[in-house]
Amino acid sequence: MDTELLKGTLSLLILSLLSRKAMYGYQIAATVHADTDGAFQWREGSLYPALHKLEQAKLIAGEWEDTDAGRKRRYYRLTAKGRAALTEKTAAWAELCRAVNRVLEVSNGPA
Amino acid sequence: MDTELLKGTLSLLILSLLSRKAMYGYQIAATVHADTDGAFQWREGSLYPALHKLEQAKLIAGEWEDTDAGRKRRYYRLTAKGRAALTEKTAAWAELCRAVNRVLEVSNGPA
DNA sequence: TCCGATACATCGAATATCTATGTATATCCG
DNA sequence: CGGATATACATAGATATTCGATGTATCGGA
Repeated sequence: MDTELLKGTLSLLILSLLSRKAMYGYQIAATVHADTDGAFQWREGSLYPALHKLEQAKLIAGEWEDTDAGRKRRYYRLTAKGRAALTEKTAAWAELCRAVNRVLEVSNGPA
Repeated sequence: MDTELLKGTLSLLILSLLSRKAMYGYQIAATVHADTDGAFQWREGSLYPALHKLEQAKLIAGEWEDTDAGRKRRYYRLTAKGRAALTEKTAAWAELCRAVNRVLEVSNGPA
């Protein structure tokens, strides 16, 4: 799939996933992969920097947690600011879809 | 509007617009701006390099034409290869929309 | 006559994502 | 018991796209 189109959807989807419940990085990647039947295959090199950036912007908040197995996980939850950003980004996404689809439809001949 | 989301849609929309008829750069920008009620506002600095890149990839073919006013325009038309790319990119776009919307819907609670 | 619209172009900057690589532990299988 | 795989995080460098600024030139209207 044309990876260029994916740009910008990463932060939107992370925020959306975290609106369900607090999750850690690896879990986020697995969830989006499952939810979209593999349409999204985020690499760690994309995901973790994105999480750090969202945390720096205070849209999400992370907290270390020890599992019983001694492995550390960093759980992220959505902040109030993040929830607002999610609303905004969702609206922008909807508008983008409408705009693009309008152009494609006009090109294909008005229904 | 969050400009990050726009990435990758530029070439898709250019190809789509040119599938209607041959157009020149300025006209492409004006058309997409009108068709989307201003949702897309491409700068010349984005559009012209994109056109050059598509031409280099032989997805579109350009030809200089003189207007009666002495101004030169470069008309671009879709090549066969470009038409194939358009089909491909349109499918990728549809899949992206489906995938993103699926995640958003699951987050908002299954209808 | 001057300004804005038309019409093209290029360069550098900003930004996001990918690839590759690294660390460490737990678990499964032979 | 040893090795491969999955879990779980992280960073650094490369790549690519788009934006902003700037430049050239012509034409029409105020």
